[in-house]
Amino acid sequence: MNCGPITKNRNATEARILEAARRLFSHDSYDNVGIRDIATEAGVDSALISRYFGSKEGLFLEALENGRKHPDFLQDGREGMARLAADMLTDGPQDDDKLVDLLIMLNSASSCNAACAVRDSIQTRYHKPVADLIGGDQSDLRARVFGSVLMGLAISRTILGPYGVPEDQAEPLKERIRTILEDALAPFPE
Amino acid sequence: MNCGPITKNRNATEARILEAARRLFSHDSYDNVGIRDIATEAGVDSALISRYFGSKEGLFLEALENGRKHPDFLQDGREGMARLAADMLTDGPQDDDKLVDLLIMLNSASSCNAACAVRDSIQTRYHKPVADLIGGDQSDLRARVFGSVLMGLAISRTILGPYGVPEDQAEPLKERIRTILEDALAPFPE
DNA sequence: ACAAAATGTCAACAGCTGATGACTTGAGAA
DNA sequence: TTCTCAAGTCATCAGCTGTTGACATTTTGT
Repeated sequence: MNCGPITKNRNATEARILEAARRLFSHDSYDNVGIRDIATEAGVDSALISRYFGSKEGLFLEALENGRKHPDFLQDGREGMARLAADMLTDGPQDDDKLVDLLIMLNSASSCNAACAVRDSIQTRYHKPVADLIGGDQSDLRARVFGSVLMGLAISRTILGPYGVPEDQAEPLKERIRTILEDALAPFPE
Repeated sequence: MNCGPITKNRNATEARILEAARRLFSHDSYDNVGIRDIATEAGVDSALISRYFGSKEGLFLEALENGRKHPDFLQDGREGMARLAADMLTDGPQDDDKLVDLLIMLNSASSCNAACAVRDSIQTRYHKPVADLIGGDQSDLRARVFGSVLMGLAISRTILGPYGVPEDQAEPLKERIRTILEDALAPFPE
């Protein structure tokens, strides 16, 4: 049981709030997550949020930027991209750490209060790195198609739950997703 | 200027409200669209919404079910599917009628109040008809992958705006999307 | 040990939300 | 015309939201 901070430490408290915010924002939309919800989750007084982060929107922005600098599926370079992404989408728990950033963006993409920040974040944190990595003609467009497909599959998993595929038969599905993602990344034909 | 109904006619008024609701819900999330917004858009007193549809949620459900019975990209059967869907995603205005239903679902997918209805609607209105049409082994799974990809591309267009591709160079992009969608639909290899 | 500054708590605020009961207006039947 | 009931209006409700000022408590510096 978290019953308030053990010691008065602003940094630790802010970290707790940020962590709680990321957890809640990745499960529900900006509008549906209240300041009091976050405060309760963090075991903290709700007034601290406005105080430390200026406003709810300020907290959301920080929560958004506090994620990984680059998406996890980029860690193996161009080669492993599609494979890692496909694995992320099929394996692992539904609230996988690796998907948290993506889920935060997806949940609040339609909230006009948070939409601008989300737009920017998608561009700079997902599309841009992918475009840089693949390079070549129209890399921006190809990266966007890749990102869109990834998002669609991720949101489907969030809304509808995991694919009802027994674990030992997951390979064809993974292969399918890999193929689709590779298609999205491939250079345009001349 | 619409200043209230011309004549007292419940059916016409309900239709107006429904139309306004669909317009607003396709542009913003369930939580961000207020009863008063819808009433203003419809040129109607806000009390009528709760009266006629029971509640805001009731109206949302009716708005969701009031769309096309089958998605437009199914009208040419199995052959034209990927092509029609690709066209929808690249051509036309951003708030195309054909995408309204999909946008309503996407915008409110993360709103826990509306999520259940949205889930059902996606299943029965999108995945099911596609699965029936393609048939074969694991048609449900393949239809879901298809639908997820479609959603991702649609939501990307909504959030980030149209692809910045001059109209006379849109063909490679369309071809790319068509390929991806066909991949999603293809039978699994034995 | 004392003062000062930082940290956390509490209660209250104005603004908005969806909903509802009581009212007025209008259309259609007798 | 007159009566009746549906259709539409209005004011108001309770509940929730994010935010803030005043207070209490702990830590830190001297």
